[in-house]
Amino acid sequence: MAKGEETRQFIIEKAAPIFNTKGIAATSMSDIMEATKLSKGSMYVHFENKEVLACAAVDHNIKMLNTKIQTAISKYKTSKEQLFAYIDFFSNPLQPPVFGGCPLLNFGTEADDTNPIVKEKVNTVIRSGQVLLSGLVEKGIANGEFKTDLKPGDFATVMFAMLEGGHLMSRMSGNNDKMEIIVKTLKNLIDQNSI
Amino acid sequence: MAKGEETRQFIIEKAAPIFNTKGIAATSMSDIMEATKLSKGSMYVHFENKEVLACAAVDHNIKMLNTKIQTAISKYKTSKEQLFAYIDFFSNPLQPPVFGGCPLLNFGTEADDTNPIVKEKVNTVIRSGQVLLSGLVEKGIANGEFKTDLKPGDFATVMFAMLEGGHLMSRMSGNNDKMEIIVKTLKNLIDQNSI
DNA sequence: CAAAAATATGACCGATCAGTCATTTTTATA
DNA sequence: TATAAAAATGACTGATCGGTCATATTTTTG
Repeated sequence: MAKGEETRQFIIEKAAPIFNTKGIAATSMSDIMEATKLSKGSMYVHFENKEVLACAAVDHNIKMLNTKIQTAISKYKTSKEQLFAYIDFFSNPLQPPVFGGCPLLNFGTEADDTNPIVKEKVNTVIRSGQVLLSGLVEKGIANGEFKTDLKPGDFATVMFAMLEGGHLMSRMSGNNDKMEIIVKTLKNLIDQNSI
Repeated sequence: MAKGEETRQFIIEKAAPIFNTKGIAATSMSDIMEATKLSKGSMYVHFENKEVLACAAVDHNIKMLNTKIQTAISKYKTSKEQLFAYIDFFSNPLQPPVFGGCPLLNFGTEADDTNPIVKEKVNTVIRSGQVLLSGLVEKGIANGEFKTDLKPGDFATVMFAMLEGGHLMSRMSGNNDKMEIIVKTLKNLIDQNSI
């Protein structure tokens, strides 16, 4: 990797958790300068402006999340095990897989009325999450793991919504009680639809 | 109402939707000045600083939400009808009851790592929402409307999480498909637990 | 209705913001 | 290793930020 690209990646990695915790609007270039110990001019060698850097940071947070999910899921083979792994992956919002909490929730709510580009990024990732989950259910039905009346698309939506909602609830309360209820309920639901 | 208090309320009402859409950090006092057509000095007659105004705006958004929920629910008497009314109330995130979308989601995610006061406000409202919902389920069980094995606390948590998660999903996609699945699923769940 | 108190105004302040650029330093190349 | 290209620096700019305050206006009160 060329020196320039190395620095660029370095900046993104330092910036990503800051944007994810403070939000895009509340994060200043000075914050990133302090975190990277780089000068302002250097930042603008690698990023045209703050918006470009913020987008790169959003992408990085999302990529981190996706990579870790894939790793967690790929350890298992049956659909049920993989769904359980997915649930477990999100089961502790107070020690989230990505620093600062779920980037979909964080960037999604901030971008909603203000940043269509980031909003579309979040939307795309949600959709791909839906594809992943409904795919797992479909596979499980084809496998004979799940009952045929389990609707893949509906289940994927409900599961995703429950995990995001539970994430918010547990982050706000500062304890994991609500998320544990969500996890238990989701696993029960899967068990009840297993053969 | 004294003139001062009248102006204070006027400012809050104008500021609330702006804070709920742009976020606290991204909203400037100039934004509020423009919306109210008041001078900067006048703002600071009624609010010590931006933080105080932001908190008042958060409170106002939340109060609006609670009042409207109460109105929606109070039209019905049975627990099932009231739960359905609650669900319907949140069923269209694209035309949300409070301008800018759910203030719990908006302010909660922004405040999470940055503003403990607002975070605690959000947490309190979530808790009161849980009390309301689990109370409705308890009443329904006592009434004989619902089966006795429906757990009020668990159901309240799951229902709340699903609605918040569905809210996010529909806001991001720009259409109501996901929320409709959530609504359908929740109502089915209630029907299945009805006697 | 006159005096006092409350409210409204907008110019002004220092701090900080995103972004620029001439210059220096480092890296890549031939 | 000499030269060119890329990268890093930090002082600087203009705009905007939150917040102040002397002054003017409006409202309340006696």
